[in-house]
Amino acid sequence: MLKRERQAYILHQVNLHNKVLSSNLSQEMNVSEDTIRRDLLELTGQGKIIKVHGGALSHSFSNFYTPVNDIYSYANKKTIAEKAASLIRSGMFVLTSGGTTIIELARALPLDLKATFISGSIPAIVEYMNHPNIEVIIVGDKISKSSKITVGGEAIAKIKQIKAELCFLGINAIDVHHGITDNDWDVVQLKKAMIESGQKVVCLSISEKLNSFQPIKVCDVQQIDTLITELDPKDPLLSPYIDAGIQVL
Amino acid sequence: MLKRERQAYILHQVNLHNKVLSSNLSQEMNVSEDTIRRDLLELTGQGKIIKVHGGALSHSFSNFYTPVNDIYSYANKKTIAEKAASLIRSGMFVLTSGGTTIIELARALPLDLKATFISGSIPAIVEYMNHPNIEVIIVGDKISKSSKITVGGEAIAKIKQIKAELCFLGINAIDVHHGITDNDWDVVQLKKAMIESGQKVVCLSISEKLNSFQPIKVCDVQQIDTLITELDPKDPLLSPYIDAGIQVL
DNA sequence: GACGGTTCTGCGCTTTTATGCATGCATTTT
DNA sequence: AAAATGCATGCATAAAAGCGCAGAACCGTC
Repeated sequence: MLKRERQAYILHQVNLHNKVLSSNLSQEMNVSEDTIRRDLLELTGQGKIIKVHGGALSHSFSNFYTPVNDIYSYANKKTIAEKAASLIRSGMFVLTSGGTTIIELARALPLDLKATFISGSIPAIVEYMNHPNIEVIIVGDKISKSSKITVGGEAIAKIKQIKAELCFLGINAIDVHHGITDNDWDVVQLKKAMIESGQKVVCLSISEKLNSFQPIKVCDVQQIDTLITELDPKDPLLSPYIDAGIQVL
Repeated sequence: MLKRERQAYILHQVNLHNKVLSSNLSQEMNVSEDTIRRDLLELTGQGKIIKVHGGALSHSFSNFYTPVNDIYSYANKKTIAEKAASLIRSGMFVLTSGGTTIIELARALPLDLKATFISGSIPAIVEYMNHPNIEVIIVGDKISKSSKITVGGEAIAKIKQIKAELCFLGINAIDVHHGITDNDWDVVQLKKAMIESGQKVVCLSISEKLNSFQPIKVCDVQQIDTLITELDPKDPLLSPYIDAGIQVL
């Protein structure tokens, strides 16, 4: 049995039953538990499953269980959110992706800001709803539980109909050579559509995601207009991006 | 049973019943009470529950700030939710409206239920998302902040494309003569569409809303199939509805 | 086909984790 | 005062994870 074959089978089982046991899989496929563990590790690295002691769980299952809020990166995201919020002018149409940074942005919006926000991210929508002056439009379709965002053809088609003035993208990995990359195929499709629909594309990323990459490509760095991190724009880490023609805040 | 799995189950139980007993859980899952106590300790550390002598409580319940002003009607909604949940079979497509009763329904769904839920209600969607086996489809459009539900032509058009097996409607007022009535124009339009799209229409209502009416009409009582209240179906308050040909649970 | 390099897999080892049990303590009930 | 209940602690054990390594399989090149 080939490695890919095995991993596909594991993924199938996880999605079907929401949980798998290493011991079980090892027996079924007649390989050592070590191999299974390595497979699970790889799949976890790709964000497809959640590995736990003794096996793995589907993403949706362990969703019950929100990861501990990392105070350190929280403060950074707050900084990013404030920089991003300053770009929004009254009356604008703003398209936003999902991700925790975007949620922080939603919380950082000034109370008197009147604008229209379009998104498929449920947590972001919940935040926008709590804002007194913001109009909220949600993009409908099936919801991906792992990313808590609407994905699929309907959602993409809907986004393509829009021409927003600003598009905020929370990103998972960025690198001057590889561009923006991610690990969820559906989410990548959505982000691609969003980039097309935004007159100005702004990427939000904490600095630890700089110069890293993931399996699936979203776009080249040339396609983004602005990059916001928690760092000072003069930070040497950011100079390659400035050289690539990106405005850095 | 994996540790995470157990903890997910505990969380679900806590959210459902607002309290759990260690002894109880230990029996249900066939592990020692020690293990349960350690689980509760961990979950408390994550702020998911509140551990007390002998078990744990849901965070929301013991939270003074959330107005549990009427525990009475809360318990009633719970009863309704459980009756409603029993109607759902595996594999069904279920369309639901908004409203607090519907949210209770979402929380009362058995963990092993596999079904597809379609809704425009953000709070309901958030609940569905936390369920491991449910597929969630959100109807997109502009969000009405007062009702936290998507309203507008897009949403209505989308719902009309669907033919769901079950349609659950949280209602504001019902009366044998006036039918179902409501007070929000947009929401009424949506509910009308939902009734059209449901093969079987089930109304959820606490008894105090029986025999009352509001300015805008949704539909006649003839258009609904089932009415669920917290009362016993034999209650005299319900007999007019039974006489009108409605199944009462 | 022979070859060096890479990837994949299984084995033996140690370390970590998860669980249950025994003990002692504090609080409540009888 | 005695009994019962729940909790914290330490300890024992089994299962799982991590690590390094060696053989096997695979790959492109010559």
